[in-house]
Amino acid sequence: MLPWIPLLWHCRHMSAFEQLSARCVDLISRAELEAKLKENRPLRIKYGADPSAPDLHLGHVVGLNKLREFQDAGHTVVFIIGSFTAMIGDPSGRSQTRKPLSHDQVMQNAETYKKQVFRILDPEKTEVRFNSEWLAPMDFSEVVRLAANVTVAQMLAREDFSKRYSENAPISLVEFLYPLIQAYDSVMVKADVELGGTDQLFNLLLGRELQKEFGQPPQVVMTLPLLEGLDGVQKMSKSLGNYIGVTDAARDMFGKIMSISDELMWRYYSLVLCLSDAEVARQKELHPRKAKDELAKRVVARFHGAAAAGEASAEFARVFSQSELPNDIPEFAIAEAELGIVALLVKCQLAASNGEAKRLVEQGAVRIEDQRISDPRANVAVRPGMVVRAGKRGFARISG
RNA sequence: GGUGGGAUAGCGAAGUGGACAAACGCAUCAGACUGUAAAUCUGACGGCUCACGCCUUCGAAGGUUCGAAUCCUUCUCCCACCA
Repeated sequence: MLPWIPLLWHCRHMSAFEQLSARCVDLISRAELEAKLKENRPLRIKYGADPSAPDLHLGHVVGLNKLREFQDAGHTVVFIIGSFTAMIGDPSGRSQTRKPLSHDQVMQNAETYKKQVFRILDPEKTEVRFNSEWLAPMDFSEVVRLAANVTVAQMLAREDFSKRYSENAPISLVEFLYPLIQAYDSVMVKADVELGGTDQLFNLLLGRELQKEFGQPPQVVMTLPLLEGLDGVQKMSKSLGNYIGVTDAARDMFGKIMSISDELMWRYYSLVLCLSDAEVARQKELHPRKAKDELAKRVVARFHGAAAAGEASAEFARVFSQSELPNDIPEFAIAEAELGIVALLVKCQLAASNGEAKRLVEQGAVRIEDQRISDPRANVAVRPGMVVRAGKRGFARISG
């Protein structure tokens, strides 16, 4: 594991409050947070994680960064793993990927999760809790009593619900229960602050309501922007496949960052690297290519170290700017001495079918030893060490 | 329990007897250009075949028809509304 690189570059002349509230979208309420900070005790900062998709991506990093800032200011992060909810599954129509997980799977995912989370959080100041700890033993009457705290009208206040309701789209009863469960978690861990994405605002607020019902001081709610994924439009998520995972190989991570739009890179500077607006403005003065290279290097450095970041940058420049060969190319043994180009592409796994291979050839994407092949009927003499390229990213070498 | 609606390629969504391997959009891939795997423009986008062409696909199974994504029957799943 790599040592944490503290986010010191922007906190020198700020008050604790200013620093901790930076970049957030909603803060409910400002006065409450200020008051809590003045109490001069470690606050309990709650953050909920869904263990059904254990791979952390840069979208999660936005929240984790903020949590780390709280830790650096002396506060405790209560990291809740939604083990109970994950074992039930999510019935909301769209995400069919969320199937109920077994206990073993959840525990396994949780371990993976923790390992990744501690690349950013300080383990010393983190309390990891599983919500099945208090949810599993509840009997049905307790559940009913819990549900009695909330009305349907309150639930329909959530935009997502009211929208679907008015459109006659399905809303599962269980979906009403999830915010309630999350809110109850806040009660159980006595959260002072809960952090989440802007899409969590309703759920986080419900935590306040429920805490009041249970005679606790309501948690401060803080929401952070949702980071857009590779497509630049939708929020980064695993199921949309537009994510950059924190465990992605340095080269992939670098490449993915280079592929985001110029527009989006400032968001990444701000949300992933926590640069202040002034610092982002300074980056904007650079040539966009340079600015993006620097962004990619800094992000990769954070997860793989500076050396790997430098290498990734150099490799990217070599392969895509100079269009030279990458360092390691997958090798394939070919028995035939001569082979049709289409068959060769398929054998080297550069094309999934003959049709695709033919298309690539016809579109001028295929080169052998820098010789473009544009006739799909061409035969190729197979020599060991020969490099076959398909497009900008497809490489294969014939093994000797 | 009743009524109505729906299931189409990776996703969204047209198509209501033939010209449907199936419009369009998104995603993807390629090319040009570049500053880069940005942006923009162009093209491709089920499988097999050099090709004429052939084969598989519109929830499932049967049927009608020269011909079915389209019509009929049964079934499975989903949704809404009224109780």
